[in-house]
Amino acid sequence: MTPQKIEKDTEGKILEAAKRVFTLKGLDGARMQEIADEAGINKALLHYYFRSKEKLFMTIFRVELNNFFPRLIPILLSDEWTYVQKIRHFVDEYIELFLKNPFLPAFVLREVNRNPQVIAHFIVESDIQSGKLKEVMRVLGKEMGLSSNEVLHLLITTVSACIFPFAGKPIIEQVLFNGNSDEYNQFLQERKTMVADFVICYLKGRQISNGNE
Amino acid sequence: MTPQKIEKDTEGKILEAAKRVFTLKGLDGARMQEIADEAGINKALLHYYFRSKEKLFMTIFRVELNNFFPRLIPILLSDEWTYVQKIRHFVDEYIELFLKNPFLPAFVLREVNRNPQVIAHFIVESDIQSGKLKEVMRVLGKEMGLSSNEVLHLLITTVSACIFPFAGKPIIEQVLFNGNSDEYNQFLQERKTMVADFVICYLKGRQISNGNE
DNA sequence: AAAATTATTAACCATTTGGTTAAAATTTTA
DNA sequence: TAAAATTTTAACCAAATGGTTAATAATTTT
Repeated sequence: MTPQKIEKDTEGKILEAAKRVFTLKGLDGARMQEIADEAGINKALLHYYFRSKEKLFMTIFRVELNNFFPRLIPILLSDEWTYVQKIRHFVDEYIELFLKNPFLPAFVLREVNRNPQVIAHFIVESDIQSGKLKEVMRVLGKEMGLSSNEVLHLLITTVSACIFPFAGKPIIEQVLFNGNSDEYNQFLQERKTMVADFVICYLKGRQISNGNE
Repeated sequence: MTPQKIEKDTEGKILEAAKRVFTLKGLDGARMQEIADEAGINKALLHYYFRSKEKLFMTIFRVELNNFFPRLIPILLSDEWTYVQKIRHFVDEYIELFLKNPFLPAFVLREVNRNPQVIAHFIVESDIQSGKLKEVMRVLGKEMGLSSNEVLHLLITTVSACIFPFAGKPIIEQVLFNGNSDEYNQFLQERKTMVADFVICYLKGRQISNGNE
């Protein structure tokens, strides 16, 4: 019962509005007044709760950066799955994340390039440990019969193949699909299996033909 | 003889300075005063030559967007090369371009997402014809034994694998190499052969094992 | 219910910023 | 070389913007 409309508290409304505006327009493009309007409150409240634009932005950015690095490492380290299953799970989860947060890639790339220093700070405070990554390279390398360095490149290629279709949406939609957003979305849907297939077929191709072209 | 220092004309100095500032900071982050300082001229001259910030920006953006879509289609359509050679050439040229213009990917992605409408306009005025792209899919599909749709995904994956390491430099450098930029540059150098190998091995893997995992 | 604390607002402020103007310097033309 | 044109500059302007303040409203505490 009592299905009353739940009034979000002011801080929550601000965070929600700030996320929308910042992810869409970036720190430089966002206006405090716009965030206030979007939240339906007075502009002074933004400063009352978050002191400054910079501080409010950092609050949002910290959360979004953590979303951008989801818990994918456990998947790659699991000993319950074959590497083929790991790849499928990894790509599945990552693309699903971006389907739910389509602006996340462009936002993170924009802000990380605007202020490259900031990422070092967030990396150490977050649970993104590049220590575990070394372990991932080792384990996967063993399973796939690749060197650590080859796994590194393969990982970047896989991540690239997941992220770029979202970060480059306006280009892809316009250049490849003449602005037809249905076709673009269709393309994204296919992406999960396509990317996983790529990686898996690559590994199969390597096992058989070694180096000769 | 006469190795006198060539004084660029004002318009050239402005364009050069505007390119540096805009590509690094974006339209929203750039300041007209900073561009003037960078060019070593009075701010009013920017308006004398280019009317407004927006107009100056568009002049730069038009050029950079064309750089971003280099003449790669002829490579893919050539009938002088096998598809393996085409892939190597394509990846080589594209990564070489970004090694020479490291900020190009981040800049284009940032601005294209800030104002997605603008790309439609530039696409039609430029020589980026998505008509030729259909032809590319068909030709490559035939050569590689793939459907047009599979070629599309393969193309995006290849382009992604070339672009993302540059667009995501701060992330990759920090997360994967603990901020060591020498290691990051080393990684970029290896990238040309790695990406091409990836695509080529994928195709070999497909030819042999069809579907079964 | 009075006092104290917290939340919210309208009005205001200082600075930044894109853009203008009118005069001066330079170059071109006649 | 004088006039006409183009180029360059310093000073200025209006709007936008992040931020503050002081008063008011709402809530919590005593």
